[in-house]
Amino acid sequence: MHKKFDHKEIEKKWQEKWKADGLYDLGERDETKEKEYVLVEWPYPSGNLHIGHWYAFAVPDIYVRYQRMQGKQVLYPMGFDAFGLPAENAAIKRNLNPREWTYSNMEYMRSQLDSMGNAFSWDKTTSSTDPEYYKWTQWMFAEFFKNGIAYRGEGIVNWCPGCNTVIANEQVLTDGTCERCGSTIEKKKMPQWMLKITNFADDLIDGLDDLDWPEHIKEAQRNWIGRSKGAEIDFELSVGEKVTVFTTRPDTLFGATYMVLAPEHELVQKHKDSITNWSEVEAYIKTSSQKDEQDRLDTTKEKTGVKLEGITATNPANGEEIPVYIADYVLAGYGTGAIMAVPAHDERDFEFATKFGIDIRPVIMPTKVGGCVTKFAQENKVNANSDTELLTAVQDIIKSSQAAYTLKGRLINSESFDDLTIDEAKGEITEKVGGRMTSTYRLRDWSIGRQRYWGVPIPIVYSPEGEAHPVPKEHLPWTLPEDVDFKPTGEAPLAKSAELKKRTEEIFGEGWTPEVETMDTFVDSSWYFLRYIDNKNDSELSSKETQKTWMPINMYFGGAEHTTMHLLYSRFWQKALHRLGLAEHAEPYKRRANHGMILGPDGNKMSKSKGNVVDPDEQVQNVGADTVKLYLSFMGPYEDNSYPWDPNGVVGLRRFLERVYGLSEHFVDEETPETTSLLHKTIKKVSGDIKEFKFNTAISAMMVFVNHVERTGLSKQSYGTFLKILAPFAPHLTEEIWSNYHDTSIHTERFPKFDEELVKDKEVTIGVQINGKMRGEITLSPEATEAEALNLINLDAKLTAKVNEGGEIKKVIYIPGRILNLIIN
RNA sequence: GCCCAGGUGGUGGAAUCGGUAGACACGAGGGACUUAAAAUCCCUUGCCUUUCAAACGGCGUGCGGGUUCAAUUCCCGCCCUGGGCACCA
Repeated sequence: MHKKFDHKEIEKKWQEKWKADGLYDLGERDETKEKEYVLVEWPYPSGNLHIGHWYAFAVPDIYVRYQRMQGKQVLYPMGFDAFGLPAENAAIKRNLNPREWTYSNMEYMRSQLDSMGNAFSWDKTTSSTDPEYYKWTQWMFAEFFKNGIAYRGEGIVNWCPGCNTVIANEQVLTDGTCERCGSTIEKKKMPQWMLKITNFADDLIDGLDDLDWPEHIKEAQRNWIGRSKGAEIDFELSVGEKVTVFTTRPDTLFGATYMVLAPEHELVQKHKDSITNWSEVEAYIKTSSQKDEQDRLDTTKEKTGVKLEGITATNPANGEEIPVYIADYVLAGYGTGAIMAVPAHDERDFEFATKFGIDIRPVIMPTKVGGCVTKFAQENKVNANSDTELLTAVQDIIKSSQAAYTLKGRLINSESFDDLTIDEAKGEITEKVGGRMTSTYRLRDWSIGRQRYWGVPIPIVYSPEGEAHPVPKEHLPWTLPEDVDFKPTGEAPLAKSAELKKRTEEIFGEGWTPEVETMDTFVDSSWYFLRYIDNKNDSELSSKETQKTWMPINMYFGGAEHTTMHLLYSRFWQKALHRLGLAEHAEPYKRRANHGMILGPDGNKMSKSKGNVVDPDEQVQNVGADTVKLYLSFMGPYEDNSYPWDPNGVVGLRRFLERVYGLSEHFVDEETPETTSLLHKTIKKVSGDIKEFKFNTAISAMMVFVNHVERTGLSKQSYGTFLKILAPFAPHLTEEIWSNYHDTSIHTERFPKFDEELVKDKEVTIGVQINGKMRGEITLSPEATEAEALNLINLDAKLTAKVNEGGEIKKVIYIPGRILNLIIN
């Protein structure tokens, strides 16, 4: 029987009570309890809570409440990542100050967050825009600067020649033009503040080994860092200059028949007087600057390039003179921005050499039939009757330069190195030509300077001689000036602040000037978890003692879109702090789960233009916070997948809660043993599923229990136990029912334990197969013997008939408690 | 293009140390209650053939192969969808 309840009244009542009692505030450390730090990615205060926020914060709250009910002291903090571009855009549009817009958004969102009824530790909140927060962001930057982790370098940016300014990727349209003025965007090298994340590349790879993260996230990070081992080798140019190339295949050096520089390589501009076809070269450089990297690396697109007439290089292995090209498949930012090209053994070089008619010289040859030869033969559609024939056919293809051979073999055409394996040759050839074995990474240093207003000012001032100095600690926070017109003009907004200029001169002296760039907001979110734990500390960013207590984070929930950027940046930040002795731990997050997103009812990403946006406030008004939370948890497993919102689906969960509410009408003095057993099975299933974030099957198990007891009845005591396992999922309603029988909060109760004996099945029904096809079923003890099982077949007329039809039983496969398969004939 | 993930009824999903595919929920159909509707309760519901109905049988987890007594699950080759690709956060 359903029993209606007034969710508005119930939810309001308990939210107020919990707040008044400070039920979820963390308070002082309680040493008698184990600590648990559960973190969710802090939101950007866009002004309105999205259903995605509910998914991100209300569903992990189940896990949080479960941990509390295990008797742990749980920290579940919430704050705001409040700097960023949208505030500036909104401010320009509405003619407001970004600060007003941001702070009113935060206030409104706080009230919306309260409506979730989550167990947030609000006494530990912080915001990236709080001067007491960014004071420490600046202080760490200054420390990084002093220790060489932050430096002034060259970064590649989107330059809009129309607006005369740097623009964000987001503002570049798909056709490569500026969303504001329509000009074609160019890639441009500019001086930038950078962080030396590449110095930590090996640590970032190695650190993954000890983390309890899903393997696919680790794999994505490893690939993002992209370590390749190889060698740097110097080539002499005819203009009297050395070029260093990076190669993973120094063993193929004798086959290098040309070299390629990235169009942006500094030596191209430097020696333009020696290049006789300069106008052609210059035009090519311009075209490349308008392509994005994905285009340049697209292996399906035809390779382009231009020969540098008038310049040649010398192959250091054999002294041969080889041509030099520029081509945009070589990137300035990767390796050394220059490659030696070995068309016989590299797909891209092969394609390029074929197009430009450059020599292709094989230097690696397979000598016996194995995986490599077979694979190459398959790819090149070689058929042969014997191994010898196959090998000869493959060798002929390589000798006649019909395809690039990128696999294993032994060296040929390489003078004294002939006959070495490629692994032996790598070191020996590198040594002979004076090269160095090294690693290079796909990962690039992190460019953090932004020509924007609404961010953390980079705490650097320049002496009259132009030397950069960090702003000393006593002048932090180095506040964001207010007297700034932040409308885009092409100049960094802070450059227009008279106050900032005056402040700098007053403190440092005449002629001193301030840095006018602000920081990338990824910086703000790289350390917020350290501030939460010690959010009122005014002498340190986060004390070592507090870190010892609360770090590392036990569980970090967040979006899949953060896998390679935020998650890697913050790991880097932690490692940098650790190296400087400011962080206790080398890794911030012990365990991680990625969640997907909630799509519109039409299966598309929610967006205003598609009109498929689900408003959580409206849903909460209609069915209540508990129902919305339950529905979001019921849609599917929490990790990885995205789900469309089904407006009908939500009512099923509301019905479930009403049935739970009405269960008191089914009380019996003595419940059946089956009911008790089912309750214990449910406890087991729910606790196991919560730990693995399978909230959907946990809820389904509770539904099965409710369906059962509506028929059989249950004891008052079992009802209480059931309410406790439901409490993390539906905190308001369970508290309401609980309060009818108790004076204390259900949320201070311990999560029920199950009795192993009561969970065991005495009988199971298993399938019976004949020749692997399902033909019936038998019910027996999970410990029954094969003879007992076969006896049951004899007692079953239908199955016996089927068996006799086939003749003699040849083989019996019996897995107790699982399957019986009879093989006949 | 590259990296990561996913593809199961009308829908969301369940079942993976290989062992009865479709738990649970939505929707749909039928019935009860009602003057009526809503709400609630009961029954049916993967598809196909046959049938008054069922039984029996066949097919079925994106596509094509393979391994196995047995494959949604393992292996190989494809197709499609989603996320990320460094200045959105």
